[in-house]
Amino acid sequence: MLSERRLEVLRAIVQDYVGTEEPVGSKALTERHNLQVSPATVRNDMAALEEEGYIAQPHTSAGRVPTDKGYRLFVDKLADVKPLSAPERRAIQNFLDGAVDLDDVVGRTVRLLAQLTRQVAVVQYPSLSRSTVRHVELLSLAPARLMLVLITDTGRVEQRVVDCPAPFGETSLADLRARLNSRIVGQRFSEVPGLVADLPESFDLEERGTVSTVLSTLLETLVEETEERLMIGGTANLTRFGQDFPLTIRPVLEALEEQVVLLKLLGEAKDSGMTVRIGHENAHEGLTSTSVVSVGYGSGDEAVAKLGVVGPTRMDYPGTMGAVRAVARYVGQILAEN
Amino acid sequence: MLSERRLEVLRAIVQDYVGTEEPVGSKALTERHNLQVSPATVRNDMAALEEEGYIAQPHTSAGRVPTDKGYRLFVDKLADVKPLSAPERRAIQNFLDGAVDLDDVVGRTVRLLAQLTRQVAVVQYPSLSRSTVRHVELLSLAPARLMLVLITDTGRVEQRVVDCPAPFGETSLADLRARLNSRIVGQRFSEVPGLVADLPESFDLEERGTVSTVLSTLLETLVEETEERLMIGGTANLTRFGQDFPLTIRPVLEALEEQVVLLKLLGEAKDSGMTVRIGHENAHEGLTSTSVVSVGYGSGDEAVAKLGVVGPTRMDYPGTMGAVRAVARYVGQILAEN
DNA sequence: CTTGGCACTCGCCAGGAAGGAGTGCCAGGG
DNA sequence: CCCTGGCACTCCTTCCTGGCGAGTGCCAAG
Repeated sequence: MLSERRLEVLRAIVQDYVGTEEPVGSKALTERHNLQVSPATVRNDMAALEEEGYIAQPHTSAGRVPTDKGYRLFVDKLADVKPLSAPERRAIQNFLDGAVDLDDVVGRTVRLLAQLTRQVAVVQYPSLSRSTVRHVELLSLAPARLMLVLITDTGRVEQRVVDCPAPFGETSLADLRARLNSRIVGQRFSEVPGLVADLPESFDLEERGTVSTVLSTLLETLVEETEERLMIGGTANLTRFGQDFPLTIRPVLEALEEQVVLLKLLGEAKDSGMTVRIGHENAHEGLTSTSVVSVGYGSGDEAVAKLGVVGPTRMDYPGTMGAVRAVARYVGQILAEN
Repeated sequence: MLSERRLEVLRAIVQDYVGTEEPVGSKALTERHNLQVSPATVRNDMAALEEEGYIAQPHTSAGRVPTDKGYRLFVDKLADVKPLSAPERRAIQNFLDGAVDLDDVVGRTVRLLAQLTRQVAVVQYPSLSRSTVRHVELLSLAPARLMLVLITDTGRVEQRVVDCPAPFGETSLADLRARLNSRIVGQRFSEVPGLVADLPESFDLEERGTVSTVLSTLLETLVEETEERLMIGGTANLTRFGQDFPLTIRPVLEALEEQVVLLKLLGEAKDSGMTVRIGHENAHEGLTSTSVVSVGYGSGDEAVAKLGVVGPTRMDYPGTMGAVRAVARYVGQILAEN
């Protein structure tokens, strides 16, 4: 176990390195933080910390830099989430209050997060699989062609074109629409399959094919996880990464473009509470020099989606975590008001 | 007027510079292109081209680099759009054919363009203002709260929540829905205002308020240009820009995040035919060292939106233009089939 | 366990020299 | 009149070198 002071030294190293982006040496440490001990002592502590793998030297005779393991310890034990200032909180609320629809909420959230953290922000759209049905609409486009529109309680709208095996009359359509809605409105998606399974039976034989097709399209839409969308923003902040650019920034941009990667990333995070994944803890290899701070948000007590930021492992964890948490909270409120 | 050979020299310079990213000298030119003249002659031609402002020297005793004006001449007079190879065309078609809905079409198009051109791709969603109404749906969320859903012929769906001044019954709602649809389905957006202006009159006094509110929300949705959405992709390709990174890449990333900027950019392009804006021809100052190649696309003969790529002024214009044109053509086909 | 001292390691930063690509100009030839 | 080869010149780039300084590890003493 590390002594109290050694932890203090680690904390100081992380803080300084995050601030200066330069390896930090023993002398500078004692000057900037009043550790009440001499540089020589700090050197011994540093040697011990290095031995344990919390810090490393880029090369002999350079200062120390925290390792992923060091950041991990820092985040777990040494850092307090830094709450936002009152003006910041007000600004968040004001900005989010101006949103007119779901796209707008998500868009504003992304911009907000990116601005507050000065990092890349990622916001997942409220997930279909955890929300409930507000309405299902069926429209006739052509005699044997329907459009299915699904509206969720989070305000999300999904539409699909359905090609029917046989023409389907307007009255049957109204009938189906009414029955569908009376059964599934207000229900969670996971319940829907059980609630509509017997619907085809109550229709004439020649209409059953169409009804079944519509239902399977509906269920497909509900299940389809690949349809989970997200929005990212603040990629310009990547340019503050370091100066050895192309190599650092490129894989990150590539990873960010792969929505699948990001969704997986967010999916791996805990459902409740904040998750911080540091460096190599991220499975994707383009993101091994980044950290991801994410948290679930939702309109009620339950999370319906996640949001977070992606930044260099050398980031201001307390501040970032504070911003992420605050934004998630306010977005949840906004969604609930709807 | 420049002699034929000098134009040829300019073309060679552009081609070489695009390939090597390095200033090109007279000797290398005569070797790589069989110009049938000596380096000394080329030097004279280069001096003339420089005099006219088509090329420039980064510094004395370096090779020449094309200026914006040089690229402009190249694009206007010297370059042929390079058609894609048959396999490439097949690949495009196959890839786009797999799309399931509008979002998917646009998403695939972006990825395709980014991959083909190895640059940043921008695709505007089919514009509301030029398309026609396929259906308007009205749903009752609460006694005095409606949801308005607008579906366009391009498959785009917009929804708005409408707060009514007074409760609005289900029968009135059905009535309004039916009348609205019978009047405006199939009409272009620009026609809609004139077609619905007298609708409130045919309703009871206490319902007129609601009807008017619904109508104005509808018209708002139709007009609202800020709602024009677009998708971008291939930002990772920015890392191939040069090596003086942060300064070059940053403003571009920032500009790309501002959808307004991009929409304006695309809006400035000609409605028909391909538009190439080179370097300082782009109004936005973050994009003065980039070129934008854009073209309209649409389901019929008329363009409903635009797409294009953003890349360094030093780009392969013939190839890029070929890819952009081809992709636009195929996307148009896909939309038309719908 | 802490501290000051001390030798040592290396990365970083001028400063200078060598190399080379490219130019401009000029005089001669078709 | 235009093209060509030759030549001197410019100036960027690269490499090397030496000095500087930050930082370390180790040691002996308190």
